Amino acid sequence: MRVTKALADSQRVRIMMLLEAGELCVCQIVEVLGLAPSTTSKHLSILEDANLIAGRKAGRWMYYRLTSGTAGAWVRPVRQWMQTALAEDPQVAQDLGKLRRVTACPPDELRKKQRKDLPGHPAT
Amino acid sequence: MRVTKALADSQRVRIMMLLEAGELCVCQIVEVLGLAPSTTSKHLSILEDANLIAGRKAGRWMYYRLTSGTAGAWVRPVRQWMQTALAEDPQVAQDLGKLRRVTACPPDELRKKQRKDLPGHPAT
DNA sequence: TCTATATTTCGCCACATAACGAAATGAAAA
DNA sequence: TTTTCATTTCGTTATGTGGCGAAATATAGA
Repeated sequence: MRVTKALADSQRVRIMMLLEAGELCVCQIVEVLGLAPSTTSKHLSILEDANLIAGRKAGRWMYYRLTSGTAGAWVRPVRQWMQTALAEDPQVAQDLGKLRRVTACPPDELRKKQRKDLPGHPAT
Repeated sequence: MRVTKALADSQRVRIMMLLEAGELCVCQIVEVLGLAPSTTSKHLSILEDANLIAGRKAGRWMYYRLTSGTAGAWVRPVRQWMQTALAEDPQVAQDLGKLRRVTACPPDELRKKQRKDLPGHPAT
């Protein structure tokens, strides 16, 4: 039930498909989804509670990946089924395209760009 | 997505597990779940829209079953995964027990009992 | 045809959940 | 130690969803 509930949201399905490409930092996922960091973090915690993904802290950055090994064994059929079901999904294809551009530079450079794009508080 | 959404509700999961035992009429499912007929019908339509189950009308009764053959082929891994995940679920076990008692008599007798149990409008 | 009845549709209410921004957290850098 | 900053937690709001009862639908029987 936790697993199906976790996968019953399109944003979380998008995250799962992104992570098929490999480990990603939160800021990279934020960039691709176009959601607020707080919202994205919540989604990640729900996927983690369902044991679909696992997090690893590295300095200031948090990296998430699909669960592997014995812990991820029973998730295998679910992933395989998602792959076939969403192979042609246009949203997924678009996300993967954006992901390539995002992963072209390391997380810290990505964050620089993100801060630049936002107006912030330039004239309080 | 429709499939995961359909399976993201515990009552619908219960229905799926019940139907593993074979085709069932709506009133039988109502009896086991203990939900209002209208609510149960809604759940069934959601499962049907997700192609997880299929309906067959027989006289006044509507029978539902798990999708089979080519239509149900891609649901196979999902069902198999549910079976292993919920093998020990106490709610599922209890439902199957109740189901045995419910299927002991045909639908029309079951409905008679159901009508008897409800107070109805005895003194309007 | 008219009645009884199994199921579905509709309208409503209560609760769950996704979204955001603001504030809190915690780890690196100064 | 103080500052910076990636991430998470919290509070709020808008929307989605499950539940019921009443009314509508459709079919069997009188």
